[in-house]
Amino acid sequence: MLKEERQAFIIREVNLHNKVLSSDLSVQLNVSEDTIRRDLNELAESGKVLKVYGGALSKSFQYPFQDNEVYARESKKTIAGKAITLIQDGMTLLLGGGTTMLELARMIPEKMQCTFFTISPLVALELAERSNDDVILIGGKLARSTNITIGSQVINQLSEIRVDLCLLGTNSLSVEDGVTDSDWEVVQIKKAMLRCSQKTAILSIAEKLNSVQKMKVCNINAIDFLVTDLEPSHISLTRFSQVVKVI
Amino acid sequence: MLKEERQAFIIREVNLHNKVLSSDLSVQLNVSEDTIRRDLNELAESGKVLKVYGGALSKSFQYPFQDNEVYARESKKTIAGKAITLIQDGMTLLLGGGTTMLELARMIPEKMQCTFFTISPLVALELAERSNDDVILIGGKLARSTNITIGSQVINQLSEIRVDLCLLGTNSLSVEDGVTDSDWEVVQIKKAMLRCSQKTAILSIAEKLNSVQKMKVCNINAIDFLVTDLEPSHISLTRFSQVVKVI
DNA sequence: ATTATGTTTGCAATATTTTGCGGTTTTTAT
DNA sequence: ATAAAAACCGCAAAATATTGCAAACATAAT
Repeated sequence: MLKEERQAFIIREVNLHNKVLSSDLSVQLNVSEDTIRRDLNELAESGKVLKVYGGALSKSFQYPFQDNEVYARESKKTIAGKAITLIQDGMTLLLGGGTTMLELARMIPEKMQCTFFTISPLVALELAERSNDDVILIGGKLARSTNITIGSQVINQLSEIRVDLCLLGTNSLSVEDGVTDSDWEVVQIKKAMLRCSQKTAILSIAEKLNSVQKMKVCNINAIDFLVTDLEPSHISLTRFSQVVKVI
Repeated sequence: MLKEERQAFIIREVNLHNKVLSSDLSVQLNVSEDTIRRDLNELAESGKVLKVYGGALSKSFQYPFQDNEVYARESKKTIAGKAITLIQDGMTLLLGGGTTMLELARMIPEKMQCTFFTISPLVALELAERSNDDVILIGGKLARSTNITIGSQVINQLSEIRVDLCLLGTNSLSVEDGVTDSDWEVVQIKKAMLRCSQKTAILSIAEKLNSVQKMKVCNINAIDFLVTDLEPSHISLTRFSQVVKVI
């Protein structure tokens, strides 16, 4: 049997069954596992399959990261980079949704050993792609506009967990009115997220500071960390610095 | 025998079997392997065949799918189109994961009024994009390989719902062994999905029919509909037709 | 018929590719 | 932590390719 035949068979098998074990292929094709591994390496090299420990996965199952432009992406990356310093090995985390959180998920180091809870399918997929730790997606009704799960199921599930740190994006933040939002459902979720977290960090681009929306999530002093794209010493953060640790 | 004759024979052979071995041709044509190799080189030079180590392949032999493409996407679209006819306004549905289900989600008409449950974040996002109905994502641990939620939380949540129809992709299906899969966790999820569904449809490209994997989900007669990319009257479906409604 | 010329073929020597194996390291699971 | 599974590395054997060369062959012109 020609090498190309064998590799074609492997590709078919992978795409048909989503995953293959080197040991199975070795038996089916009657060659050594080394040969299979070499094949898988070649196929992975040329992007035909995704090699994993013990075998390979179909690429079509992997989450396709689309790169549509994001507003103020660089600022958000800065924020994400800072927020990651709050994360340590062994922690249990709860992540919200939004583009900033997505950037953060993309920046999580492979080596990090954490348990991630999140209400955002996109964040969950991104995390799962990168780390091999537990990623638990909290299910519920999917909010069309924000792509996060909402509703009483989410509240229920949140009430049953306890995490070390909650990372939350926000729409508006001010010293006087704290964290505010415009969507009643989202407010309920955020309140529940705060309730189950030991510590909370708010991630927000500087533009959103000092804006206020109709519904209130919490006071500013319920927040432990504020992560923005500005230097902590920046003039526009001085008033926040008095009530919350600014990073 | 003339060189031209010989090469014509080789081309016929290649097109017939999609591959040839130099050693075989050498015997069949009663010339040395060197001559065969020279022939193959010439034919490859003029683009008639694809030369590889040990022989040659038909030019039409390429890997079973293009880069960055989903394997057998057209077949999957066909299946999705048929499966949609099973869906009616007002129904409550439970969808699995996989590329076929993703195609289906993309084809759901805007005006369809249904409630969708799903264990696949990608399917959920796609559904939420298209319909204004309720899309409920069942949360749990995210399985890295398949991008569906798994684990006891999922089972628990599934035990609390009751849907009209469950649409399930599958890895393997045969009359004798029913629906089988290679992943223990996935099998548990599928079983739970079947339990909470009035009716069940299996979506599978014809290639997967009559293949068997190590773990069993259910017997074939636990299935109500089988949706493939073939005509229901197709010869390879006759045995299935006797136990399940084939679409 | 013979010679000259160019092509084709087989052979031998030499490279290259592929494959399996033993030993070691890394990863995973317990 | 520890043991098992899998991956990696280098090596050697086998299979296949390549190259140069000479013999065989065909063809056409003398």
